Amino acid sequence: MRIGELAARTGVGQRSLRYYEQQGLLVSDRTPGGHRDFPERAVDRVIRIQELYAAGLNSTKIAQILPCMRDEDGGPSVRATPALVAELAAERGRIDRMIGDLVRSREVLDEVIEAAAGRTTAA
Amino acid sequence: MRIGELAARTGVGQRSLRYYEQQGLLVSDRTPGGHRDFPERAVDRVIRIQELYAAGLNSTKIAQILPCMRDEDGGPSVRATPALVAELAAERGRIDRMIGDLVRSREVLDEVIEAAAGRTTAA
DNA sequence: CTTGAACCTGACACCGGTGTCAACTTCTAC
DNA sequence: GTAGAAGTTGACACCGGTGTCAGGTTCAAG
Repeated sequence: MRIGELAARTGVGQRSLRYYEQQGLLVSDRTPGGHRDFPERAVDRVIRIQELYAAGLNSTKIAQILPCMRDEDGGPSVRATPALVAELAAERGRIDRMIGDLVRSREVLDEVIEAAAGRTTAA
Repeated sequence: MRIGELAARTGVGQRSLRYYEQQGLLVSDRTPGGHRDFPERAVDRVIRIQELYAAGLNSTKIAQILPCMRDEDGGPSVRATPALVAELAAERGRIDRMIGDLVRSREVLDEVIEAAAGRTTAA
């Protein structure tokens, strides 16, 4: 599919998609004229990329991880090296801590919302 | 306490603490000579600020929220306006989605780690 | 006093994903 | 073949919290 469709279907800007490709996160064929032609599976992949970005990983690390994931095809095409595994374990810890932060922050918000709720109308 | 101590006790850089103050997130007395003198409770407050930052809120929103929280003193000093509550509810939704992303990303990492674990040593 | 540590303000830069403008090319459908 | 939509590359800028350097002042201890 063309970049416009991919952008529409994933909700990600074309600029970002080109950037992903440039970073090696995404691969595309090209038409004779040079237009990108993405495979169907790119849709899922873009969503994964976004999730990993949201989890605070940078494009370098994502590029290392992606080939080690099992595609919808089957098993992973590349095996993670021990060094990479160590880094991923560290990332995992970071993600855990981040989830903790988020949960606490959500509680804070709830508290503020709740405190306002009971009294906004009343005196 | 002085900024150096606050930095040491919270693990946050002095630069950031000054920035927080500048953004109205933190208040300090000043010595006759102009040095900052933070109250004891600043420690907890800085930690809260960091959590909210980690949750993706910017300093403007944090500045709005902080006075609506109950301090360790007692009740909140300011009540959230309905408009602010609406914004906070939106933030809350964003946080929920982010937690979802994080959990999925963590699963991805686990999957990669696991896939590598069983075979790193073996053929 | 004097001296060294600690603090002050201000400024510059970074990161890194994303928006956007520009100038040009390709595709599609008539 | 031709017009208009859609795509291409390249460059510039932003955000916003944080690191850091510079030049000067204050604090605390001797």
